[in-house]
Amino acid sequence: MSVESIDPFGLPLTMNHWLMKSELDVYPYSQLVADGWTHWDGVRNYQARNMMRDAMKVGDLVLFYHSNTKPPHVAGVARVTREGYGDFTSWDASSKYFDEKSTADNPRWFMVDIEPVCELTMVPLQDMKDNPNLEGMPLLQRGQRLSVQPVTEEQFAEVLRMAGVDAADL
DNA sequence: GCCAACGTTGGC
DNA sequence: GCCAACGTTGGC
Repeated sequence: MSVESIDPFGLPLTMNHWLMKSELDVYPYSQLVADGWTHWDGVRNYQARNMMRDAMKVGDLVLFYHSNTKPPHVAGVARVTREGYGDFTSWDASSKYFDEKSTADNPRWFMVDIEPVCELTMVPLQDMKDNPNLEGMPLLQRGQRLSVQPVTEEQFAEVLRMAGVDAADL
């Protein structure tokens, strides 16, 4: 989930890896590529919010997962380009994500910005379940529904390996 | 379409 | 603070 590395100035950096779910027919990876970047609005779950607000950092890498499709699968890699900030759809009365308790001054909900890094050959959910190297990955836990999840660096690299990509080449 | 697994809501 | 009812997620 978190690996220490050293930046060119000798300071310790923390690099995190994540998985974000998107329904294929709502916002596919190809749309992220077409848009160039997007804000990840509409998350209304406190655990997911806390990760976006507190833990996701610029440069963090994200597995982009397509849910509600057959088969469900990881479709690409994205990168965080802006850290947690108030989700403006939460104080937009015309938005379906409107929450009267959230304001620009005191947001209840947060989002991050992401950009595409590389599309992957589809990595199906079942293949990940069948891979013993991914044991313990949150996505594979029974009943796990969080739309934003942490992933260890090892799990991240393994999923890329399954798609024929070396994480070190990103 | 089914249903398990949760999270949220609201009465008490 | 408990817990039943309800809504949502998301694989199957």
